[in-house]
Amino acid sequence: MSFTYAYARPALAVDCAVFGLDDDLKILLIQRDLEPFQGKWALPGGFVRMDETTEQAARRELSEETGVTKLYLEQLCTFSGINRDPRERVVSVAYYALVKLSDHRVKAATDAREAAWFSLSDLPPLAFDHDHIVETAIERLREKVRYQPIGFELLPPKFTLSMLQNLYEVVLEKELDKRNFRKKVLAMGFLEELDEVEQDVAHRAARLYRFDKKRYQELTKEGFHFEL
Amino acid sequence: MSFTYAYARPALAVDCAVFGLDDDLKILLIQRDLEPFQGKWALPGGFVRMDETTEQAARRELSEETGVTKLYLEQLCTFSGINRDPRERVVSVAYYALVKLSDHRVKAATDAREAAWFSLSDLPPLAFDHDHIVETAIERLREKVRYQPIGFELLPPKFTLSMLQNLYEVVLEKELDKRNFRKKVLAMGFLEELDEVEQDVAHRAARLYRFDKKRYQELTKEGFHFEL
DNA sequence: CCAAAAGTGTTTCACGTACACCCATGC
DNA sequence: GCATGGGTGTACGTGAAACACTTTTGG
Repeated sequence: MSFTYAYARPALAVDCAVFGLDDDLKILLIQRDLEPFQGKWALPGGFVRMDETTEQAARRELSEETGVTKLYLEQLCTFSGINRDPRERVVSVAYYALVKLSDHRVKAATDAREAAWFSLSDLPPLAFDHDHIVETAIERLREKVRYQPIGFELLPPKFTLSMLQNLYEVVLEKELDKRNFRKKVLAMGFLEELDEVEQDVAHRAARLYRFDKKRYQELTKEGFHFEL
Repeated sequence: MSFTYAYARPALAVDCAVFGLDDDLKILLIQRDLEPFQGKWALPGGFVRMDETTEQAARRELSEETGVTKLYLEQLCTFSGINRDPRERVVSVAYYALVKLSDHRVKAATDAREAAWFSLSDLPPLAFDHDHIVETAIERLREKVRYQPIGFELLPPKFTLSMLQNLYEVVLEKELDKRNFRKKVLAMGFLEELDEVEQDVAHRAARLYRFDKKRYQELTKEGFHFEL
């Protein structure tokens, strides 16, 4: 079966920059099993089908290639460089995603295709223009994390304030003052203090908190503006 | 001539939301001369050719359809709804653009195709999902104008502080205090005070200023962060 | 001389920032 | 008892916000 059109069309693909947090910031890559760039690491992605939106395609490819399903997904940018794919013209809609690494540590490693988490500070050379996509995704993450509470998508549902602070320090590449940080995020009023502390630590256990999304949305309606 | 592929491909288009300022915020629309939506107003745009990037396509279509050439152009979002075009599947990369209306007032009106500026508060119903694209573009403009000095793209090269203030009031839909506004923008240090005043006004003429882009870039390198 | 917009300073309050010590726990 | 991170308060300075009158110009 084949498809014929009156004018030439680029192929349409999606690529996903999936971030996870685990001491430092990590990104999910797959090893290509086909030419071009066979054996090289690349962003998970693939071609868009005729019965799905690009976002649906991104979710499907992520699920197929890496087993990652529950995630925060947002469109990043469309890359349309004429020779970005050596085979033929491929335009790619890039997405960036945030996942709770705790949910996905195992899956990614046991999938048929080789998928693995890489520290951003230690990336292998990537296929296609994926270095460029990753760079754009990091920039976007850094901007967005400052004025939208998306950082919580990288943490487990219950977290300590130190984990939260560490997240911002890693993403923003900047040390923060502990007292001021706690004062500020608690004053925002959408962190629910739980009656639990972390387990199995070799020092005083820290209190756990939860991000109260409903409360955040209420506050936003009342004119509150998140910023860190 | 025709083109055949092993898998079906959506057509790839671009659409542009071009903003101009003139008392209130305006957007540039063209009247469609072909089906579907013949006679309806729509965003300027068209199909992407195989030898051009989506940005190049956007600039080409704008030039062809509206005569607008010098502009600030940035990718907005890609719209991939399955039935957004009734003929067949078309994925569209949307751009938003800012122009100095003074440069383009005439051109748009005299072009062969009907092109015209519409107040955002008084838009006709638009073809395709263009209402949705316009909404997204406005949201983006409102966010971006607050932390990037892109507002100057809407003003003539020489402008008064009142014009600048009016711009922000219109875009942010919020009144600003004159003294505080002036104090703040002048303190930023990238407005060059000219030895000129505006002409032909029926009251005291205001001093003209210019946006010193080089100075802005220097300040940015030194860690300065624009915000209004 | 009147209408219309330009231009100009001060006070107040909130928030960001800097900073150091004691506490609880596991080993 | 010691090492490790958890948890807490205050003082200071900067910057945002509120606010009203005089000046200039053209008609």
